[in-house]
Amino acid sequence: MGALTKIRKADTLAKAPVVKAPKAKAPLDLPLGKILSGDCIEAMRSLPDNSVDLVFADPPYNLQLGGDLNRPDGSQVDAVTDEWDRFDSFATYDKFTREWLVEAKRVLKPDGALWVIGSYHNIYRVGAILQDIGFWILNDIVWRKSNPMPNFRGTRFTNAHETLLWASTGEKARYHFNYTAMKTLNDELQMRSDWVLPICNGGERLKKDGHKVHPTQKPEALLYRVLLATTEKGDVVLDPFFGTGTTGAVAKRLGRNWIGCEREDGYRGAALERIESALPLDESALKTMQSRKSAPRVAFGSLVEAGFIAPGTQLFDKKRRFSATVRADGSLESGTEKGSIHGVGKNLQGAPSCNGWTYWHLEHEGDIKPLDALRQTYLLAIED
Amino acid sequence: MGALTKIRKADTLAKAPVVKAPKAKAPLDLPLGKILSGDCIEAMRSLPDNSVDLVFADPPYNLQLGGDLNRPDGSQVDAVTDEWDRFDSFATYDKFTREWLVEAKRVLKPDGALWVIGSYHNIYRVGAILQDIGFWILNDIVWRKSNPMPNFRGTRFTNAHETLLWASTGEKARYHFNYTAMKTLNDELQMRSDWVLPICNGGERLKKDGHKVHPTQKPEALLYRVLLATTEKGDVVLDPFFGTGTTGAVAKRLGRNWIGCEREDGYRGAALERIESALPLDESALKTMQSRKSAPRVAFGSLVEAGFIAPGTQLFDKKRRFSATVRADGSLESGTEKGSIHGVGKNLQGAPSCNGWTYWHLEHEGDIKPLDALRQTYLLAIED
DNA sequence: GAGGGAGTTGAATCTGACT
DNA sequence: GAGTCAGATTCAACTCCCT
Repeated sequence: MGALTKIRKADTLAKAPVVKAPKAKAPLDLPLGKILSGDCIEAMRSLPDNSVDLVFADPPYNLQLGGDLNRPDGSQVDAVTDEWDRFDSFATYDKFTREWLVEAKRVLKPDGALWVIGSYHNIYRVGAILQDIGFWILNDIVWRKSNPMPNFRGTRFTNAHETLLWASTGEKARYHFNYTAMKTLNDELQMRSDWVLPICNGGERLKKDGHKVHPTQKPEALLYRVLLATTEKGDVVLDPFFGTGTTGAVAKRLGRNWIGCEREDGYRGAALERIESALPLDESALKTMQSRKSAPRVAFGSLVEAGFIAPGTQLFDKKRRFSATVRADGSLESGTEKGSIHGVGKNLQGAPSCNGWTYWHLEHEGDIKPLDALRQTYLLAIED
Repeated sequence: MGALTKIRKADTLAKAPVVKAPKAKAPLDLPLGKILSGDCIEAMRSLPDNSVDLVFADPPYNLQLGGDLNRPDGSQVDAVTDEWDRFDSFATYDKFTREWLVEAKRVLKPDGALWVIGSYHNIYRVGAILQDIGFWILNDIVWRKSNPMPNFRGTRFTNAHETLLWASTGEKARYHFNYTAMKTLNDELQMRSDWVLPICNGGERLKKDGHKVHPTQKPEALLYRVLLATTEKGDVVLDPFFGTGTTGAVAKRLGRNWIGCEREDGYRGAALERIESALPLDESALKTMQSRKSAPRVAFGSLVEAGFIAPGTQLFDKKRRFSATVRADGSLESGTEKGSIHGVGKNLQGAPSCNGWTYWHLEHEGDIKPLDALRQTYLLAIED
């Protein structure tokens, strides 16, 4: 019920009288609701100056992948190897980036704004270049994926997020931010710069003959939040890398106008079909918009890291049959047993399982208390 | 029982002789445990090439704060507001960034690594420049603050995170990642690229006369994770923007060597005092879960040779789809397939690769167990 | 129909020791 | 330095099939 309330309220806000002076109407010759074909830089050159309210761009990431990657079970990862993601060098990628960003700045109204999404492969180049051009970064937003692909080789941290940049057309430029709508969407707390959203799969993912139509389709929830936060009803949104049209579909649902650019015929066709069937906002599957808020999972290691419990501390069970020493990485050591608080408790007892949080205790000023008490203290400390 | 096996093994491995060649000792003339005064670029120039294992840098963030920035000639950058000068300011910041990054790359050992922390004001410039210099980004890490400062004016999203870049010295360069320690620290799940940690306050925050000593003191938990993940005991960690010495304090606790650079006398004094009172962890608490990768290799043939498995023994996969016979030289035979435990498993399945230790099983007193269990027994037997 | 188990999949810069 | 090959490595969410 919370979700429904939230969305209704956001809807109301979108319709509320706008405080600022009414905007100039979009020129009649803008190709609203059209996907321009060909190279996006050329296509954007066909648009007049100062004509769009928002640019949302999901450019190629320049992944620079090496050989094949197999999962531990032997299956192969379906990598992004499309021709459109291949660039000779950083210099080539930078030139391309600068050109489309310059066009984006030209077509944007002075009070318009830019969004770009990327990963560590490209976002630092994009960010530096847009600053060079004169865009003014308002926030960087982290999309924390609730279900990212793991790091199958155990060589790095799981790459569990992507980054969005939100920028105005200049340091002194005005821009639009629907503060109240965002606060409402976030249970009456200010919307933060980190957004937890699932990746796009399930029924939302476009498929043809069992295969995904586009390798990098973005979730509608992401665009929903972007458009709700930084556009008004009737605004014109331009997406230079339209792909399968997530931007267009969400724009239609939210009553925004859209223009797309897309080179690939296949993507254009899929996008038009998809947007055709998108329903303007009311009852359409809004529940997918909300990220589930669940109790934050706490790793025992976090408590060690945060200094709530020192490496070297002795733990024991309630009856003091066993004891164990905390190590630097949050593992326990007890005789020859080493491992997590749960695993060591389990093995020492010869039990099928063990909840280390309630099994292990520590002595504190003469008192004996379970680890779980410490976890509660930690949760209170990190609470927002 | 699986867990037990694994833990026993890790224990064994931790005690086993290290396979790789021991690292070169740090040159005797390195100023370990010292804070170099003056400009960090000059200070770094006094250090020899290829001498440190890790650089952790928390450079000045704010481009507008001229006071924090000096031109290479020592003159101070004025605070600037208009557009033309802003470009000048970016250029100056870029030059400064490039200079300290070039020095960092020079002093790093080839298998060393760099960490930089920043916000959207500077991190895109830092990221692009370090890529230009040849550093290879391994991950970007988002420090998700559990208690950020709200956006008081309601004009943007709450700026609730900072970004860290982790980079090796080049695309092909080797680097160190304590995968297993990170996984242990995160309750047996891979550590992700988004880290939820509180900001530095409470007793940890250095104060003098009721005022914070340093405006941007980083939490020790952040450095704890960085150092545990990417350094070994005894490694040399250089922090060119030492501030109040969080890096030094955590390095000392974790048994790493440190070198700092810091211009401000006040910070240097506070840092030295703080590090003096930091307590190193004792030997046993410092130990962490060892990755299997550093295990001494065992040839399957050794097990046959030592009588742990008899030639003629039948092996089969878990689903009993395939079986194979052990031959006297430690090879397997299955129909026309002959070869190593890995090769035969691979070819029978038509898989790209196969770990024979976990793929092949044998029957033992009614139980079915993988070859890997036998390997553990063997490892225990040959110990000492 | 509900629930369980097996199988599949997602923007991935994904090995290293030895010959 | 290139080639060879042992062998280490995955999480959440969805789909499909079977009780």
